[in-house]
Amino acid sequence: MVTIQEQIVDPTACCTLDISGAEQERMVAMFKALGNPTRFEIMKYLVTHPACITGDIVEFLPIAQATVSQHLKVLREAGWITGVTEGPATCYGLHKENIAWFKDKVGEIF
Amino acid sequence: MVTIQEQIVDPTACCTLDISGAEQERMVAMFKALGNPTRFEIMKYLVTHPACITGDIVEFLPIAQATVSQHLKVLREAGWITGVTEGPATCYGLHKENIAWFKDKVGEIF
DNA sequence: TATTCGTATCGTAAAAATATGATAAAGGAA
DNA sequence: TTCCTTTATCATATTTTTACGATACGAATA
Repeated sequence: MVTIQEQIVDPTACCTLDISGAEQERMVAMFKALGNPTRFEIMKYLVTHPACITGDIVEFLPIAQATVSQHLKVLREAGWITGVTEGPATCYGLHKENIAWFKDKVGEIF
Repeated sequence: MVTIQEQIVDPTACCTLDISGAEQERMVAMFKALGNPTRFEIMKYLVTHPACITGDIVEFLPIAQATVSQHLKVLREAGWITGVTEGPATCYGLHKENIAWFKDKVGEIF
């Protein structure tokens, strides 16, 4: 019996991209956020500097504080990083669960 | 002996993001290209419709032909797809080698 | 309370992305 | 050759992104 759920899949295809709806939107948003050189650098910085504050990243990058803050917001909203208020500062770190989800999904659909 | 190549790596870190230079640029470009809902849909379409032409994708998507052509150009320049002239048309397909590279790299660095 | 520190947000300007209709160019058919 | 088909590119408008200085706000300090 053929149901609406079935799909004809090319056995020679190099990937399935079997994702849709909210998961696809989440995926696209994560792709978009990391598709920027500065934000990729911020992610790399967080690997070697876990639990750092905004000022550390501002020192590291050659751009204005306001711009760094904006990039951090984009990364946080896409789920790549976490930001926790610690007194007057904000402590940033990699969002392990979401990163693991992304890695797993890429492994699944590509 | 400590050399310039050595890096202090946090063993609890969830990823290494150990990539740089041209490979990092290539990675960011691929992220950027797929960080768009329409282009992601085009990629999904190509999975189920290997070796299709521009007109097929134009029929499938609710956007103008010129816009589809631009999106195809972005995907091609980022390395996600191939485009081969076949008579008056252009035959598009997934770029298997580059997709495999992307998948492998994501598995390595995340 | 007044001040300083750290950072997010506001207002704005410039650059890039997205979208469209019109056009051009190239291949095949009449 | 002339016409039709197909698609890329052009010119352009709109939206979004990126960047900055200025400002506001909360937390800690004097």
